[in-house]
Amino acid sequence: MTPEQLRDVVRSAVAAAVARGALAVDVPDDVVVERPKNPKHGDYATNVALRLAKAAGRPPREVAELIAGELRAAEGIAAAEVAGPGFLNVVLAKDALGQIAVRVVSAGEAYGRTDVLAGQRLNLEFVSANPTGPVHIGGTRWAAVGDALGRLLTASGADVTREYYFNDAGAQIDRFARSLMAAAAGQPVPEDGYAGAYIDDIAAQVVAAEPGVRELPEVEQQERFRIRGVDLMFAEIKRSLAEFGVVFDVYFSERTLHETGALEKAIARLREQGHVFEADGAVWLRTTDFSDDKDRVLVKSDGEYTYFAADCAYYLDKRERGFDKVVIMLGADHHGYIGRYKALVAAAGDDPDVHLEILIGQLVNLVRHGEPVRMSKRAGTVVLLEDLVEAIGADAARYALARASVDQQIDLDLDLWSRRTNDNPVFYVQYAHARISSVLRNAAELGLQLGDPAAVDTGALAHPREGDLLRALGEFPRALTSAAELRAPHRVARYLEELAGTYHRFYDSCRVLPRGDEETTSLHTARLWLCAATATVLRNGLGVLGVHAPERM
RNA sequence: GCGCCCGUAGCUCAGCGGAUAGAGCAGGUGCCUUCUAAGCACUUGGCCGCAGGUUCGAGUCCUGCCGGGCGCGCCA
Repeated sequence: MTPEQLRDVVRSAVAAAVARGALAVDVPDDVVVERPKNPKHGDYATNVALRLAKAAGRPPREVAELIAGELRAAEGIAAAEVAGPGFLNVVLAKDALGQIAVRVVSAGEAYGRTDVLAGQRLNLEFVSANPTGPVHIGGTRWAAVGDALGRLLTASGADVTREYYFNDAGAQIDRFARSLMAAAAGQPVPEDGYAGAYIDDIAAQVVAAEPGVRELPEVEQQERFRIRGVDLMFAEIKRSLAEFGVVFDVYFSERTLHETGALEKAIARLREQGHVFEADGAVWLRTTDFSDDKDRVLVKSDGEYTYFAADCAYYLDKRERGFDKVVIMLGADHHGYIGRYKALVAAAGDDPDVHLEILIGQLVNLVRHGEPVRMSKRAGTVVLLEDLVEAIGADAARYALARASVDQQIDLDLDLWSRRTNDNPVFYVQYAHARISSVLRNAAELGLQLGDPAAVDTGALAHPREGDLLRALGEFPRALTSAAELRAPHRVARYLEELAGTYHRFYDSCRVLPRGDEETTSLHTARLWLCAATATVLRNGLGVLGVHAPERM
């Protein structure tokens, strides 16, 4: 019996008490069944009586006792005790608990998937680094977290589109194009330009592709360098992201907003809503009407559109494409955007609390040999996605970035994460999977098979460590749904670390395979199911994080 | 000055209002003739930054303060 099934049993017990007139309350549909920290408190505990006591007008313990009576009569429940202020501690029948293993293996890849977010169309925007340079460490955090969140939301039933917005218009791109041009001509980096080996590299590629480009008049030449340069840079970005295991459904170009007249349309719409005004030769959006701390310029006095104007058009475009909710992941250095973004959503007539969600992630610092790695664009010591992957590998990089809460700054210790020892969490988890794979290989060699799921002697799994492992496996779907709802992929990593530890402890005290000439018993087979189930959950969980589950290490 | 994030064991950090606050590392002591010791067991270690408040119950929610990080352009 999984916790979800138990929750239904508890709800039925409350309903039964109500039906026979013992309790006068509405049957709640959000019954909480949790795994108590203290093993003496049974397999599962519920606070349902504490919640209902007030409505029932009776002491919590009395309510709990009523429900306990109903529970004891239910199938699969070995004991139900009232404890503390009115908790209900439930012990499952051994075979009912053991059925979790069978359920997990049968569900396979689908175990953990739910439909809690079914029907939601979400647009998930992350990374969105401009094609003026390679993806740096901050963008890499979002690549890892955003991709994991995308997988998580999908696993919870949401219809997710992963989107990468790139700025291929405006001053930054002009600087990029001028930098390429200067590099091709062997001139120094222009003021506010981009420097670095990649600039020389791309410049050379542009010249190779268009041998006559340097003879063109300056304006035309810059245009050629811009077009080809952006293409090359963006191809490079896509390639490194793909190697990192991150692929987007949509790569959205800002330039297209300019070219299709979407900006004018967006401003017209905002004007219709009465939030646009002119001042000092510029066109403004009155975002202060929606509690932004200052109004924002849409069209500068020189006639150029601001980046914010494109944001408005882009938001409206997403909504027109049918998304219920626009989720944007930004670095902490952009948290100042929240106010104006919410205001634009409100100004467009939408509800910022419903249609918009901005996730802010704190910055990443790297530590090597106990010293912070200083990063400076000017000094060329920016750490890139590729550098990180080269230093610690894609699996460790993704895991390290995804296992921390986004609210927490990360001091990523390169020495720790490149170590192949147990203080490196990703190895701890992966090792558990490799270890199980080895057991399963050995089982196959012995001719030991899982066999008929209906014939598994799940009642044989009576060892405390087996119970611990079964309960941990039963938690997986809830670990995923809560992580999805809280937009917190790091919870999946933490869950996996706990599961891995629980397995290692089980492995240490429960021999799985028969030794030597020992005969195969139903306990061996039941434990083999438990191993297969654990491997399934580790694979599914690591899959959510985009990290490999190796069969050998 | 205003806004956002953080403050939990020596270190790095978990902790969706629940019972005696956890993990890994670091320190100490043990466990491999048979399934991966990249593992396991035991052990040391806490004013959950401080002060109030909300309630059956606060590390968790609210207010104020202290300390650290980041941000407050007709830049992108």
